[in-house]
Amino acid sequence: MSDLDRLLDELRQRRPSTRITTQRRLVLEALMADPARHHTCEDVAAAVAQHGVKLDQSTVYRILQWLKNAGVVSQTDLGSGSDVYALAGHPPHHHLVCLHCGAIIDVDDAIFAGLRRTLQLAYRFEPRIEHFAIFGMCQACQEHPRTEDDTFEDEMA
Amino acid sequence: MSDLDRLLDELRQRRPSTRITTQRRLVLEALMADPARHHTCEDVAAAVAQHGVKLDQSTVYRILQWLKNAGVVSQTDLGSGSDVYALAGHPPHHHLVCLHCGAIIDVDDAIFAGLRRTLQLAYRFEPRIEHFAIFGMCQACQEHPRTEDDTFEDEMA
DNA sequence: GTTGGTGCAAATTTTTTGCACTCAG
DNA sequence: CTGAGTGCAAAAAATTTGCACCAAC
Repeated sequence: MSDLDRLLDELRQRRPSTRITTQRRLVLEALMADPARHHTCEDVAAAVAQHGVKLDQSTVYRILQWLKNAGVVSQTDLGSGSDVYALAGHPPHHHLVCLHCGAIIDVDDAIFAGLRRTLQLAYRFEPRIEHFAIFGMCQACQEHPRTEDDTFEDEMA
Repeated sequence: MSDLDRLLDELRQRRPSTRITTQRRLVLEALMADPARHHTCEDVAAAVAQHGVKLDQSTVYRILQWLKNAGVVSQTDLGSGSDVYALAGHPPHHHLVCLHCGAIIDVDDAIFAGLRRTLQLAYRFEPRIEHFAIFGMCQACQEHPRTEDDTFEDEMA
């Protein structure tokens, strides 16, 4: 039994009324085909289309939402306009996004260990830090300063 | 000289071509009238309107963007649909947002001290953690579990 | 055969943009 | 005066929704 089928099985068991449709299987397949990538809704639709099946965008959104609620994928705003979805990895990974040049730097989940513990102990809050984006300024841009209001986002316009 | 004028003066000095318009003054006034609140763009427009002046939404957006780039206000997505803006406090404050009940819990900036240091030392990245939202599950919702996909956002629909 | 899921098209919502005009410096 | 900033209206972009139909169980 494949990873895909195992996962689908588990999702069924959690909620017996859940139906495993071709569409859901295809979306999961597309995500698992490139587990490390950030997929936009459009990406997923395109990947599935390459298999000869066209899914409606709304269907993709609905499936991604379902997977997110089930904890299978994470949804993150990296400042690119559309949210990105990624298979919830173990351990999770996160990103630093430079507000000036737009660089995206990968960071290890370990940096959140302390924060997670603090929130659990001091606030009894169970954070869902599965795929975070922290905005700021990267080393290169700190060394080549530009004006404060000359930001990455401004340039994209 | 008022706080408002002092701030406007500083903004002028940083970039001499900056013009201090009535609109900019009014927006800042509205923000400073309630420094602890989260203001949506709409809120700001409404507050200004109470002073008898009607600003276009696009103007408000442009001014808030300007203030954000200048580091005067922070922009945060608390999951409510529209972004909220707040005067950048010293020290900043942050929020825990419960994915189930929507509760918003205030947290002290101290919880980010370790993370900030790690990013600066290990990644030479200067994070802009001025007004963060961390999503997860609050204590009450942990104790009264509901199904996984029965989330706050679903209910808002 | 139920009813959960999908496709389609239209709506919604928030934010952005082009352009002529105005006013701060 | 001169260009930064504004108002207006229209566009843009991403996501959501209503509803008729389809297919998983």
